[in-house]
Amino acid sequence: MGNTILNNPSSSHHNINLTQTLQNSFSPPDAILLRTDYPTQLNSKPRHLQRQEFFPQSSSDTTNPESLFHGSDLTGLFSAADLRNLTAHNDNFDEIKLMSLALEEGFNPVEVSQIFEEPCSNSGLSLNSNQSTTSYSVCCEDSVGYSSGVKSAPSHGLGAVGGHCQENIKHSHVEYPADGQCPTEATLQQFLQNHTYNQLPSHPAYTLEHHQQMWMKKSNEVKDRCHNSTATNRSRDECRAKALRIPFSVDEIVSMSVDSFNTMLAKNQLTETQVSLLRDIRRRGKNKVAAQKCRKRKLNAILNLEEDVCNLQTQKESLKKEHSQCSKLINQIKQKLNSLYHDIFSRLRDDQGRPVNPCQYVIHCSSNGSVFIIPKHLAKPEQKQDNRKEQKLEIT
DNA sequence: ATCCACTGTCATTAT
DNA sequence: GAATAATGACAGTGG
Repeated sequence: MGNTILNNPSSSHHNINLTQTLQNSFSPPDAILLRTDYPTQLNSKPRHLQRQEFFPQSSSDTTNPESLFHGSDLTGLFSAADLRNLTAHNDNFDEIKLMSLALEEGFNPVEVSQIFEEPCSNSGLSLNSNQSTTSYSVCCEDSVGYSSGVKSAPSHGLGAVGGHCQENIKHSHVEYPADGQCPTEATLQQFLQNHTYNQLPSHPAYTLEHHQQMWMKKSNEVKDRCHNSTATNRSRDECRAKALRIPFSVDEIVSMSVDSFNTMLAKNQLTETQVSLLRDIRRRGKNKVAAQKCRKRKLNAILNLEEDVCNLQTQKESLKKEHSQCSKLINQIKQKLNSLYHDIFSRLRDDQGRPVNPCQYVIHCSSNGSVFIIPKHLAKPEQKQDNRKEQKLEIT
């Protein structure tokens, strides 16, 4: 890799003061991004990630490159050659420290770090507090890093999801966070892989402040993209999986059977962090599907109920119509009966041949089919006794 | 600027 | 009692 400053004595820039060079090329936001962990929740709910500041407070730490990256196992990011080169130039770390101190005067690290404490920085790891010894260089989901004592990435296929680090080695110039790439990863890779610090804009107007502004602008853009919950939730988990070099796609993680999943966990010698992330991804994926099913069911239930309401309303209208028709029919029958009644009484005559008064008599139909004309005052008690079997015909 | 539908996520409950 | 599914509630997003 092109450690042009440290390794290439033939470089025309090898005499450039490292501090100055880095000051020009490696902006404070870049530096602060090397913090090893950030809150992971989208909604900024408290998580159990331990924070670690990148820049050690103790000056003694600065002489030790490993302690410089205290808490972060960056071996997954550094090539062996990088590490050798870095450790071979311990002296330069003093300069780096001085640089960092100098840079801290020019900007507000807290302000910059807050960018990554916002949802974009959500790594999606829901870690238990007892995992607090694990530190992460997971920044804005996509940046990489290994935890506690992981000196090398698992060799058995890990990196199937990630594996883009090597590609970025090709970058030989300072880049701001690019599309689809979270800023921390980009800047970390700049720091780790791009050592052409001297190839910076030499334009006088290119100041550190300008660099910072550009970076902030870009990082905010990336943050916005990362923040898009609906469009990028899937890719968010993919980013996380990438970051931890999990060799399975999100779809695979979610869709595989319980047995397959457990077998996969057992066989792949995954770190606690990876297992945790895998379980989280699977849980989220399953729950997402469950939520979709649930909503579909609820929607169907609502539609069915609406259909029921519609059907019942139709049935009600039908019954009302039927009731109306029956009422009309009853009225017609009553009218017919009434006219029949009057007709009968108009034809009836008593013993003296006089017409029978319908107000004093009623037509009584007994259960055996006999029809009598009886006085009203006699008919009523009898009818009360036997009103089920016999019908009284009375003029209304 | 506001509303609303949609979606993912978490916490809780049900199975 | 653990594992999983179902569901309510919430927040973010886009139309």
